Amino acid sequence: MVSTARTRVTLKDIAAHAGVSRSTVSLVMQESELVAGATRKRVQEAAVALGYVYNRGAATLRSSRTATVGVVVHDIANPFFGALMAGIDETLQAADYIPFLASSGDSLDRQARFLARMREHRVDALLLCPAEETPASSIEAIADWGMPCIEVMRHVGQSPLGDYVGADLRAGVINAVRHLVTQGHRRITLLAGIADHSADRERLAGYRHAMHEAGLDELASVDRGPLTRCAGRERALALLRGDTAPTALICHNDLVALGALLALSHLGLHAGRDCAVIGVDDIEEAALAEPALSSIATHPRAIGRNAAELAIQRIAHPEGERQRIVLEAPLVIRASSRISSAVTQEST
Amino acid sequence: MVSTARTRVTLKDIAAHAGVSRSTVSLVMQESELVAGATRKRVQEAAVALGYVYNRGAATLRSSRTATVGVVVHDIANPFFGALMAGIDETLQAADYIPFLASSGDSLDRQARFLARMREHRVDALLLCPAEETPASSIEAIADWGMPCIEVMRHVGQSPLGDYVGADLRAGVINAVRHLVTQGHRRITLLAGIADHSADRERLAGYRHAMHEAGLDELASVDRGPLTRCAGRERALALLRGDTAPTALICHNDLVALGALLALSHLGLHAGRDCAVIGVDDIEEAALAEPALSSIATHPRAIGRNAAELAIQRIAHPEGERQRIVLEAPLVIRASSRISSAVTQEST
DNA sequence: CGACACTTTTGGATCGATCCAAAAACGGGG
DNA sequence: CCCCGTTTTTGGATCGATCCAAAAGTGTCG
Repeated sequence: MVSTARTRVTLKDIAAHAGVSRSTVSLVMQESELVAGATRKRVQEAAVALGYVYNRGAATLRSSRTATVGVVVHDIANPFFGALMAGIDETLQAADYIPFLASSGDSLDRQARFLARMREHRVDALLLCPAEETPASSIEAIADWGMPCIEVMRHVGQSPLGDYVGADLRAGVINAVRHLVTQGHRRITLLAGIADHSADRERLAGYRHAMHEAGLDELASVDRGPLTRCAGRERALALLRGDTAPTALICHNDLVALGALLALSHLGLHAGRDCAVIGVDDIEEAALAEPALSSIATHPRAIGRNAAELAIQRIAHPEGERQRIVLEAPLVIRASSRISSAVTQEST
Repeated sequence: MVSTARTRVTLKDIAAHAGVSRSTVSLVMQESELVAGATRKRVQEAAVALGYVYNRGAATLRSSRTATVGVVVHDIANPFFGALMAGIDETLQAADYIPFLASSGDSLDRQARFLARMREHRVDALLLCPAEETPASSIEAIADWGMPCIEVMRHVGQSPLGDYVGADLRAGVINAVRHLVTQGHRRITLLAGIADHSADRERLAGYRHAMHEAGLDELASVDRGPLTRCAGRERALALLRGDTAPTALICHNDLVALGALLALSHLGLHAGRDCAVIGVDDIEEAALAEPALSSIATHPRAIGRNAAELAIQRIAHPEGERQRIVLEAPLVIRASSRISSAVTQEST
């Protein structure tokens, strides 16, 4: 309708229209308490009347706050990260921040390029699921740039350097092993990933701890391989056909576990009765699989929310004490790990 | 290591260090051809030596290009949009653009707020899967702002107003019906969504067209309801228990179709033999379901790539002719829609 | 050697907000 | 009516790049 490419409306125009100075208008835009009520109202009306659009770029130049946050995940196509991102987005929107998103594909190079861009764009904070093999020096570098960084789900080094939000996978796996042991299982195999990152180490630590606790050290066995659904199927097939076939599988994530379920039904075995299967993440699909899949629930959405909240807090208090938020990862027991799979009730 | 909060390095510092003017340094940063090779090299070295970080905000203020793009989807937790986003991200990264992301949750209000933010941030273009009931005026308003906007997957109004990238769902559904008809099916029900948006209308149009073509107008039946996996199960159960139970179901998306498969196995029926099921999207899970699910493949990643490419092109040529890219949505036939489900081969 | 075309470089103005120190307006008491 | 402490408002400087028209440098040729 309008679309006459007239020159853009600026604070100066509003000032003229409302009969005040640029500075006053600026204060109104910043919702400052300094401005008298009547003046504020007049300015706001002028802004609406002229169709003013706040120019965040110009504001940033002077004030160096951008109201943006950078988010890096490995693979946004993975439903887990989709849910994580949903939690982040939800929380940021409520606080009027906007996320930049990039998928690193676990490539250090792509991650580095994106981080450089984020620096140029001067994001107020960074939410980072570090790519595999990210060196600690990268995280330190980000801190040196003066950019708050929250590590999410994974952290580099043995323990997080700065702020961290993740799930208690160690405890989750311990619970899983205990649950299996009370069901009489002894040959319990962990289907892990290939890469060596913190989230992987935590699972392993929980597994070793619980197997030791149950006096099953000698029977502990860790299978390493890729983490897709197909790979899960193949890996499970190979294990189950071996001469010392396990009676229970704890899988790195639900995709692998769902693959394992396929392997079992392919072999004519009944998950839960013939071989127990437990996954990690408790994605939506888990509850609806046949049989329903037991899983260690990592609640990605909640993790996302917490991470975003922590970021907002860190922006406000850059020097505040570093936080390490570890959310519980409860075991959700379903038919795939119960000998008597009569009723499919879920535990909380 | 460094972290002494010394004043930031600017073009002026580089200019002094390299013995040239600010303007020359600026030209080098813009990779302009005007600068002599030797000078360029000297400037670049000075930039590295001083640890310069390009300030995109300052550049934007003057040049009004931000190297950012806004992306709105309904629900980033939905794997379909995860894959779409992956394609977008991939293409944008290659062209050195960075995406802002927001999930509208199909809420007009949240969508509007995000669009306002995008305007303040002066994104170079917008990729928009419009929320349900988005009025055409919103799209026109965006155009009036001088912001290129690509509608993705859905479009408002009867036909897209401007640039559009989507899948040919109409043809996909027509193929699905034809395939079912040649298998002898006559009672073919379409499980649609509740909302009335373009992607829904296209499916319906294809369905009606193909049913008419097969002389099955009277048997055409459309079931409307929610689009989750659980809802799919319930809806399929209700239909199959009815007195005129369909022998084939075409589902709005794969989640609904997978729910329908659950319903069949719950009733002791065999998908493919007793009742055919076809989904839409061909998500990863479809091929691995039991039995494998036939699906109309919408290739979200490819759509994302195309949309991002079109956005980049539109930024370069704002007044170029509007494009309507409709990608083929081929029917992938698997066991769930074959009477003789002996071999599970896939068609292309 | 000077005119001319072409390549490189340059300084000043500019984009549109925020910051800050100081000025103006206000209000109540003496 | 003036003084003084508060509350509001203000102008100029500033953030760090780009744009532009003009100046400086280079090379060629008659």
